[in-house]
Amino acid sequence: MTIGEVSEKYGLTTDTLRYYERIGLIPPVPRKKNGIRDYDEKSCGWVSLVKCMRSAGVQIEPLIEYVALVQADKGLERRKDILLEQREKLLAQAEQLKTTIELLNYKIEHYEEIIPKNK
Amino acid sequence: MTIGEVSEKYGLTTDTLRYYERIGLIPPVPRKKNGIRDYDEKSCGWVSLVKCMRSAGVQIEPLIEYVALVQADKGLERRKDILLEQREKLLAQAEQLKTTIELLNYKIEHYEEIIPKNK
DNA sequence: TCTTGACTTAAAGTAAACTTAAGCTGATAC
DNA sequence: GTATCAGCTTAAGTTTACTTTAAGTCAAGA
Repeated sequence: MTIGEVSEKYGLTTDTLRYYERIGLIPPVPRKKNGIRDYDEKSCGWVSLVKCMRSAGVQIEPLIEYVALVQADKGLERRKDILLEQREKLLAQAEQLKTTIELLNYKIEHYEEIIPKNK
Repeated sequence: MTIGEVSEKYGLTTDTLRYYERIGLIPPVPRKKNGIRDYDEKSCGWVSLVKCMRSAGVQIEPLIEYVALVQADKGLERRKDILLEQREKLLAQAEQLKTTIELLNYKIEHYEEIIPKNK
């Protein structure tokens, strides 16, 4: 799979894919003889994982550490700790989101009451 | 209320409070004769609102527009639209969070199975 | 009176996460 | 065969949201 196809499939620009690989957020992608990236299933799996994490707001730094550990096939405990830590953050974020959505609901209701619904 | 007290109360630095006011995220705070900010209830209400929105990830730009409209006492429809738009974003974000948390749950479970629980 | 600490402004600096630019190569379309 | 298109790298630029710095004012305690 070319970088263009992967970009299409996961909704990340080719620039972002190369950037992720360069900083180690994704392990090195296999290349064809001419040096062009040829994404296999494993690489796609990484892209998919990182895309999911990033769109939830997980920071790049801990992900880089996690990916490096998996690559080196070590730090099982540490890997689990990283995941636990990130889950904690996301749970807190979900709480905050809930609070704010409720506030918005309340405010929007208020506007619905005071805006005359003609038309 | 001084800026220091407000900072304490809402967990925002004094720098951030001044920054928010400067860019119009919070309407001008009343001052004492000597120019020192003296937050009243209204100002505190704005701080509280902005703090809530920002910690859920609502962007500064739409908030600035909203605050300006409230200040000018106009744009009722537009104000409601801004709130609706932001709520949509937060709901989408909540969905993504849920997906990612589930992925993390799954992965963490996996680590719990393969890490020998000695100790 | 001196100094400490909280406050003021404007402007420059920082961090995270991309994004763009510059200057290439190599394969395909006309 | 030449143009165009996807891909390559390195390095510099951009955006968002603060943060820090510099240079000052002012009130209260030692």
